[in-house]
Amino acid sequence: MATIRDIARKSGYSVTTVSRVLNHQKYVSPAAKAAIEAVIEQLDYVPNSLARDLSFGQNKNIGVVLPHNDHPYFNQLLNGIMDAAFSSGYHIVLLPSEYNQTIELDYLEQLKRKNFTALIFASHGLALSVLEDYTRYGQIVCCENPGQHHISAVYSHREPAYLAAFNYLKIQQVTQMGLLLSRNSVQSPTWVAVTTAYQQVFSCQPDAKLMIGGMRSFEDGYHAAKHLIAQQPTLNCYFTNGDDIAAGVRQYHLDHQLAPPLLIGQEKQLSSLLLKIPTIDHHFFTLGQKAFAVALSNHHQICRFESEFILC
Amino acid sequence: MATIRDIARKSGYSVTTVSRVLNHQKYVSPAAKAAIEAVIEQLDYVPNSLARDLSFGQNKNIGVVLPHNDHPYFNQLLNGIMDAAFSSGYHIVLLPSEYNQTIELDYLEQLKRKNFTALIFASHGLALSVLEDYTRYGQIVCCENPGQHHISAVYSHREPAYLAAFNYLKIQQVTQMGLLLSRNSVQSPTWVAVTTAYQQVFSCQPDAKLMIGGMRSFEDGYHAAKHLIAQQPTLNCYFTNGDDIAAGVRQYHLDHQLAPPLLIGQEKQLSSLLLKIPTIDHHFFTLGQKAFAVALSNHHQICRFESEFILC
DNA sequence: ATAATTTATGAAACGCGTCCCAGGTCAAGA
DNA sequence: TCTTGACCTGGGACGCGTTTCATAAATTAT
Repeated sequence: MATIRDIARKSGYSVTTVSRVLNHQKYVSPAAKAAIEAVIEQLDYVPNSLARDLSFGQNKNIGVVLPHNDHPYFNQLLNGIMDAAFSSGYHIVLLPSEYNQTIELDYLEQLKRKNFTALIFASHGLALSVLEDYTRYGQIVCCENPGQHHISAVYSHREPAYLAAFNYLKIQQVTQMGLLLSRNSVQSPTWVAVTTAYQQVFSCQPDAKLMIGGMRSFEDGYHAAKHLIAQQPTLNCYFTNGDDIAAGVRQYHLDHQLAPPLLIGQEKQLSSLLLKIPTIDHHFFTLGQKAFAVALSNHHQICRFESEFILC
Repeated sequence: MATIRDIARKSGYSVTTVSRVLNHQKYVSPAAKAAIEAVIEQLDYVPNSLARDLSFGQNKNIGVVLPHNDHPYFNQLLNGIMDAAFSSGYHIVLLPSEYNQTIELDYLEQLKRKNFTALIFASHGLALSVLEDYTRYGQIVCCENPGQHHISAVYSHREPAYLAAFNYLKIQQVTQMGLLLSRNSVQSPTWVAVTTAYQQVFSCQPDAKLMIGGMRSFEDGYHAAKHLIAQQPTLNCYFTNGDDIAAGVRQYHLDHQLAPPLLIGQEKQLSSLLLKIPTIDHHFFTLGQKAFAVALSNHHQICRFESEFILC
């Protein structure tokens, strides 16, 4: 494997001049350029990225920390990020965390080791204050409201859409509903936003017995409906954290000759289109695009998008 | 940012000894180890990955070349790869290509530049002979039958499942069907496998007028049905390259009061479950896991999986 | 007691580009 | 004629771990 010094020796020019040719810099005579390029061609030389990265002090990798990849939220976000990264010269590195704090912390340590130029945090197992600590080692973009923390952020403003959805249900005379959310933690931003909106519309706390976390898939929705119906046979309305979850609920009702339930989905997936389930679009693709742009910029910025309630 | 030399100076030991401590090597006295670790702690030192990679001659990144990420094929494959890569110490780098040969070639060049340790090719815009040329720069795993080419491969054997699906349709007295495939090229492996199986079952070539390529989504299926029905109003059977595409076809029939069509989907997605569409499972998750394992091993190997026709 | 190992430790080279700075040429402006 | 400045080229330090090789002390084997 030829090195830049081989090219220099064989062409009769110095390493510096070869480097100038490689980087298309000024101050190289046409003769030198031609001679050097000929040798490069002849020796089939390409510069070593590892050496270049060390010299430059950083590589061109942007890490994306996300719990997993089988949820439309992450998928759409990732597609947006990839779209923005395409032909930027930067690479997207997938960093699954399963919400495991130790693993997420390890990714932050890798930022410190210069394994990445920047990190996009779509997961949030860690406290924001921890992320904040690591911003000195590289740009960190989180995908939720950073509050008082000095972290760049790109996130969707969910509350108005949640209010619109609950108001829609209120008009339908709904008195009780299942809440099928994805995160398990009561402190998670989603959980807080949902219960706050619920309280605002219905003037009371949602029934804790009808709230279930950890929902992700069609199957999860199906089982959740089964579980809830067992203890509340008249239940006929569900607010869910994803269209597929809602589809699962509907399927359970269908399979057991129950009246079609009133559903609210999220993510604007195919299933909401197929089954005419009202949904909430959080514009994750656009969010991902923006997240990448912020990751590359090296100043602090916060960008909020508005979620949208869609009554198809 | 402290370097290993800072640690050496401050601890009174040599760079070599510090390196030994960092890499948990033998031949370090307990005293030296303790002293050095104390200084490392004190200066908040972590080794620089870029320097380490240069010294080692390679990094720990595995590139995954795929056309895009919004198709279940790639999604499931990617999830399998990520699953296998998890806690392996290696990182998965997403390399979208849009089937663009120039871009794919660029990724191969990056392998040469040591930007990746290995590449998994889930896209196939390039000829296999080109991939073969680059295997000398690192392991390359392709996700299709490599034929005579000396390239490691992990792929699904689709023919038997296709035969089963066509036989199923034949028993249903089907005489004409739309073929909605995803690749545009007539030479693509999928296209060849489908037409071969068709011919074997029906003893004739599929009607070229009823074949459409470039199918990917629900919307694509919907529009394809519209297009085909316009020129063949009695058409009532479709073999598709994805459950969502089949779902789109079904929706078109529903919307226009046409008899429910006979459908074959692929990928075992949610829509096939919801709409009871017979599907073909190519076990992409397992495939992805294996692809990663092969990417890490540095000897040539070929691994074939059997696709499965599922009549739900 | 002597030879053969094993253990400890460090100087310096290596991997391979990038870049600062110094030195020299040549033409346009004062 | 003298300055000034753009143009061209190269030596060598730098970024930062890893690793080879040499040296010396401490054990173990013979």
